[in-house]
Amino acid sequence: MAGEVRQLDERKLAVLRAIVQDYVGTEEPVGSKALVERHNLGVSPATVRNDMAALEEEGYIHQPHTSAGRIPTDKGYRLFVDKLAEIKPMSAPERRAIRHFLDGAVDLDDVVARTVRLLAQLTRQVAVVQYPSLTRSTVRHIELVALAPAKVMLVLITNTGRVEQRMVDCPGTVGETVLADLRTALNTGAAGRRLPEVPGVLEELPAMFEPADRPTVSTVLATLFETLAEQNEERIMLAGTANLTRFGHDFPLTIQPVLEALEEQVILLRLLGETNDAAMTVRIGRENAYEGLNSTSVVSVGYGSGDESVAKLGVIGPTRMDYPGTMGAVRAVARYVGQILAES
Amino acid sequence: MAGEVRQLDERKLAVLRAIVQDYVGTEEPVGSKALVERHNLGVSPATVRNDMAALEEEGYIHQPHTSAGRIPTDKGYRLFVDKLAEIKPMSAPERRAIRHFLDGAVDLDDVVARTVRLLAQLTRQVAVVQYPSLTRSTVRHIELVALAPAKVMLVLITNTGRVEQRMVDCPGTVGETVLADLRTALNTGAAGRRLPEVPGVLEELPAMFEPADRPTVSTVLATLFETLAEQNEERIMLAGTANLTRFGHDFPLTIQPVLEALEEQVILLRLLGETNDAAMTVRIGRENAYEGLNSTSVVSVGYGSGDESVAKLGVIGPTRMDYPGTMGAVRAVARYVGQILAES
DNA sequence: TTTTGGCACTCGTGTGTTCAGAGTGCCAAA
DNA sequence: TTTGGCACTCTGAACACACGAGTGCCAAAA
Repeated sequence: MAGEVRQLDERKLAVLRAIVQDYVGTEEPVGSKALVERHNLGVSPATVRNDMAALEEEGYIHQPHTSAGRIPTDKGYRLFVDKLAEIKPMSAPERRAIRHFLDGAVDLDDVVARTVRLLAQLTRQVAVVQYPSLTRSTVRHIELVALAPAKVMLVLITNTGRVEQRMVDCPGTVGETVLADLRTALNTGAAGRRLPEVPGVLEELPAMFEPADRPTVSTVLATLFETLAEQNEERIMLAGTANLTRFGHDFPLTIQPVLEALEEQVILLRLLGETNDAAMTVRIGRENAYEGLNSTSVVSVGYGSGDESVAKLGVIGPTRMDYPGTMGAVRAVARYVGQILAES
Repeated sequence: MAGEVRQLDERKLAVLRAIVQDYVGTEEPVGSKALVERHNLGVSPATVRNDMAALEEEGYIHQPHTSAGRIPTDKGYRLFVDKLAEIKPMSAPERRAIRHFLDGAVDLDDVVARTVRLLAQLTRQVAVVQYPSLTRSTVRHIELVALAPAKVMLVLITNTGRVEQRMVDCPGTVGETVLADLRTALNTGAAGRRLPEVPGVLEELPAMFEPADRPTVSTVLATLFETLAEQNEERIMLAGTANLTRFGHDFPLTIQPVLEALEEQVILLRLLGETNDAAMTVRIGRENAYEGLNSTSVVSVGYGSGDESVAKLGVIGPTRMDYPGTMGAVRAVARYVGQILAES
């Protein structure tokens, strides 16, 4: 079907573009007369009305009620984003401000915290930043510390400097020699490996210990594997929820499911998970799988040091948002965070 | 002045109590007639009206407009909380549910995460939990791990299960024996001590090593002390923001500053900081220093393993909240978290 | 075939009015 | 000190109504 846009000539597209722009600005249904006044379309309101009728026929816009102006539908925004708008580049001062703000960060936590705040401020919407993924990082060291006769603390250190610790309750008293052997074995086997590879490598480990010690070894291993797996279950940082108050008139109804979604890291992760690594992804309204976000749009993109993306970030706002500006901000921030990560 | 309550006899207090209870339930100004119907006060509406006039005179209640019912003022709630209400104990099933929910936690992060969610659910309000503070906890173990010839990772484990790690760049290559000696010395000296005491105890440590090793020892010590001192690492976890949507009619106006406050960890920390360690603290409306929270109340209390409090937790909700219930939930949760921490 | 002006029509919004009901304050009697 | 009665106040819901923005359609112009 080459016909997606078959009935829409250049001018109808211009009308749709104008409608989107006006509606995003005013938050009110836009009529034919206002449209020709604010944009110099060079035609009369009547002509615009005809075009609008066609656009409505095709499902790009709709009327809240007879005798009201038009509002873009999700499909209309989609066409706008895909064909009618260009990502708006940040101005030089803006770029400088971004750079300056992010440069002050002292560690990874700080980078993420600053990024998410910055993004929320720039877009005046809710910002979401995923911590850099650790699937690609490697094991630097595994440490075991006896805290009590049958209690061991497991510490996992990755090459990115991240440390994860877990308490392990062992089935019986753990001897110091066993612990030392196990520590050595773990490090010999796992050090330098990527996290997901480790379970495969250490699978046979219990068999190499005395039968009496095997339960302990297995327990520790199980906890280690769990910890490794949890690295995939990434963390997320959030900012700008107060911007939700600018959402609209039918306020509590819209905002509640959104707030609920924002509290569920799982939902946010799934949301970002749908992001196409390379390109910027825009999910508009009902395109979002989670129905609480059916009247919001999500603009997200991967970021990372070098050319491979290690995590994702994005913005959540009303479908009625300034797409070019938001996309510009998201892209710029992602780019700079990537640079910062590459430098450190 | 013994006269705070001088003009208020027993019945007037009962009327105030009834007003608070009804208003919290219905969210609507409560009138004299409804009051005698719902509570068996044994007097006529006219009498209640007289009492109400007195209560209003004293500033405990007020009328939104003539010919409307009464609403408690902050001062009214204060009196209610201080003199008229008892903390409502959790029911046995509730206690069991709390216990069960918290028992599933696997590590400190999980304990905090579960606690905050639980509290939000129980009170149907916004819950805030501060991570166990480093200042009051004690050292359980200090671990040193050689990562590279001149690079050591320092891991500090506290009795509350919190783990802090730092990279240490040493002035020269660090021998394994020195590291082992240092590890032993550190643990011997510091284990079981409160964090702020540790620097005093270990001050003389470098002198006990070979002159050649002293720079290394000093560097490690410096990093350790830094870590100990960094108590501004006070983190906070939040849940239940979606409950804000049940706030009231004049919605966006009230909710926005609250959302803003919730995003500022500094504000939240200050808020919890005002909590009286031992007893439960209730800040009502304008009693809150931060003016964005002027129409909310904060119920908070310290929690910890044993009898000393290591951190604080609480709930933020509208001044028109169920104080006895909320206080009961907060107290119960704090108690159980304390137990969990003591056990682990 | 497309554009345009004209025109009748629709419908939401804002304004003004009315009305019932809840609640009060005050007063005189119990 | 309490109570019943009464006049008064004020909100909020219901209703009517006019305004105006906006539409769809049609016939004429380009």
